[in-house]
This record gives sequence, C-alpha cells and structure tokens, in this order.
Amino acid sequence: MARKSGSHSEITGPRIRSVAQSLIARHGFAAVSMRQIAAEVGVRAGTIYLYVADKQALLYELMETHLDTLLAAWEAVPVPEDPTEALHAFTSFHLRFHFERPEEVFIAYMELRNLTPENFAKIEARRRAYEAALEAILARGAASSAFDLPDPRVTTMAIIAMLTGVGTWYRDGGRLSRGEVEAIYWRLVRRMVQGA
Amino acid sequence: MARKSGSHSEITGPRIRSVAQSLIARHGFAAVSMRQIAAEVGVRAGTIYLYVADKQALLYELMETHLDTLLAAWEAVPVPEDPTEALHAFTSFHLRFHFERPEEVFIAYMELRNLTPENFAKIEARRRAYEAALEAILARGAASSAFDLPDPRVTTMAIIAMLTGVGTWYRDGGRLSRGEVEAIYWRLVRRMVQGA
DNA sequence: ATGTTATCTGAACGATCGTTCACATCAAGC
DNA sequence: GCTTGATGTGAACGATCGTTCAGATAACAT
Repeated sequence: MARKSGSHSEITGPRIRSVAQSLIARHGFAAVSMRQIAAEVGVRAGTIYLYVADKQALLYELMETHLDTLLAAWEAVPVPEDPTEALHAFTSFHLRFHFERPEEVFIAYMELRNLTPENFAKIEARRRAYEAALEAILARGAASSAFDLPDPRVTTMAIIAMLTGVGTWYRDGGRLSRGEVEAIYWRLVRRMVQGA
Repeated sequence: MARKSGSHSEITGPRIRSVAQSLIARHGFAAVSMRQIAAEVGVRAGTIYLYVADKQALLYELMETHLDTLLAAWEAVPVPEDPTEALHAFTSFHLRFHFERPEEVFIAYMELRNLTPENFAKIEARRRAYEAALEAILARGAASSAFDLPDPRVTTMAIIAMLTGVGTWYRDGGRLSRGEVEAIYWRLVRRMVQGA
C-alpha cells in the first residue's frame, strides 16, 4: 500500500487540476477540501502536495492558466482594420471562448476574493489587459466616427458584463444554439455602439 | 459572565445579520465562521443561535430579505405606459437599487450555490419574478413596435447582466457620479432595443 | 425587594480542515 | 536482478469548524 500500479505523474498532475476545477466550480473554493479532490482523483490527500505547493497555489494556477489561455487565444485572432468588424471579432471570440469553458470562467469571476493579495494583483492585471483589448477597439471606432460611444470605459465594462453573463443562463441543448445566441448578442452589441 | 449590560435582542439580532452580511460579502459564506461573526458583533458564537436556526438559515434569510426588498421596491415604482419610459424607469430603478446595496447584490449572485436545494429554489423563483418584470416591459414594447428586439428573453438577461455588472467596477468618489453612470447605461440600454 | 424572564457565556461535542513526513511500493535503467 | 528514483500511503499534527446546553447574570414586572 504505497505507490499504485500504473501511477504516473503525467496523469495524476493534470487530473488533480481537472478535478479541482470541476469541484471548485460546483461548490466554491472554500467549500472544497483537499480530501474531496483527492478522493475524486482516486488518491490520498497527501499526494496532492507532490503536485501543488498548497491549496492557494492550486486556485491561483487554475485562474492563471485560464487567463493566460484567454489572452493567448485573443492574440491569435486576426483583428480586422474596420472597427465594426473588429468588434464583431471580439464578440464572437469572447462568446465562443466562454461557451467552451464555463467552469474556468465561473471560477475566474467568483473566486477572486479567495486569492492572496499578491495573487489577486497578478490575476487582476491579466483581466485588465483583456478589457484593454476591447477598449482599444472601441476607442479606435470612436476616433474614426464608426462608433458613437457615451463613454469608452463604461461601454467596455458593459459589453463584457453582458457577454460574460451568458454563462448564467445558456445551456447546450436549450432553446437556442450557440450560433443563434452569438447572432443575438452581436446585434445587441452593434447597436450599443453604432454611430448616428 | 453571562448576560451583558445593555444587551437587547432588538439590537443584537439585526447586528448579527448586518455583520454577517459584511463579512460574507467580503470573504464568502464558506470562508466566514460563526465565531468571526460573533466576534465582530461583540458576542460569543453560541449567542447567534438565539437569533438564527443555523448558518444556512442565516445565508438564506439575507438573500430572501434582499430579494423581497427588491421586488417590493419595484412594485412601488409607477411604471409609465410608454414602453421606452417604462424601460427607463426600470433601468434607473435597478441601478439605484444596486448602487445602494453592493453587499446584498454581491451575496445574492455569489452565494447561490451555498444554498440548500430547497432554499435555492425559493431564491431562484424570486429572481425569475424580477427578470419577468423587465421581460414584460420588453415584450410590451416589441408588441407595440416601440422596440425592435432580436429575442426578448436573451435581451432581458443581457440588460440585467449589463446593469448588475456595474457593481464590479463602480465606486463612489470615482471618475463618474451615480447620475452620470445612470445616463450612460440608459443610453446603452435604449439603443439595444430601439426600433428602426 | 423579590421573582421571573430574556440574554449571554463558557465549555464541550465530534467532525473536518490543510499540511507534513517516515515509510512502502512500483517503474525504469543498468 | 539489483539499484535508484518516482509515486503514493497512512497516520498524525494542531487548528478550526458548526452546534448544543447547563448555568450565570442583567433587565423588568410586581
């Protein structure tokens, strides 16, 4: 009763993070114990500490990975010159990325207060960088009179809150497909910023 | 060492709920202990059980009170006949109500998963009732061609998410006053629904 | 002044928490 | 086949958790 047959760090490590993500998304970080995570992985609590420094690091790494993936994915999107098309690209990207990762998104928004101040600052910086991407598009459109914005900063926060909110009600297999939801939201976004 | 001088149930009871609200909003329900709440009230943990059945009831009562207050406050708002004016009334009401109660709003959105299934159902019913108020305004406007909506239900969720999101960034004493934020959001909302 | 009731304490209950570590076992290289 | 390093166990640490309750004290009615 020590090392299990077939055990491998390349399997256990990722599984710990995957299981932790599901459990934290479902019950919240503070409500999930290391023993619960270990049990679902099929391992004892002590084993987790071979892969993660402590519980705080586990949460931070999940959020850091999510935001770095988000930023990298956006970097990979070709942004059209035309502000309206650029905004469309952002809207589609954001919705599709969030459709694919409901757990990560949930954690990234709900567990900020369970980060240490240092970790919180690092996550916040990444979130601001993402918001800045949208704000840049809006500012460019406003400068070229393609958009008519009441306030670029507030409009940025409004659009992101509106789009991210899709996670609170959208479920696969529901009344609307992802594509239909995308079309509806794009129409709403476009109207919010459209010039006179 | 028993009853404290000046102790009174009309003081201690509300104070427990008030302190619990602040602590839960700041650190999350699961991360706040009954002893922490008691300490901030200036009392021992056992005292809380003279006023609340258990920790779950404490959370539920906070959320129930918040949503009942929200629904009652909206009931008291005179809703204009004109759909656009009605939507304006809803937007202003929602923003002002949420400006005044950042803690309650935060808890109502973040702690849903810490409710028992029965309590969750009761809170959800109230939230749906509130959403229905907005959806009714939108449907009325769509029927009279005052609004041109891609989808009443999705537009409802989009507007509420957008408006409620103000809590994530707005701080009193910041760049914009509450009135300015209200004006900006109203312009965004109006554009989202405006007819051709 | 006395008795009654409302209010709170202090200690205790078993359970669970995050974390550590000596030890056991399996997989892999020689 | 032996050795060595990677992997996981099992037990234990002190701390803290939600909750209960007999007893103590203050406020109030008489």
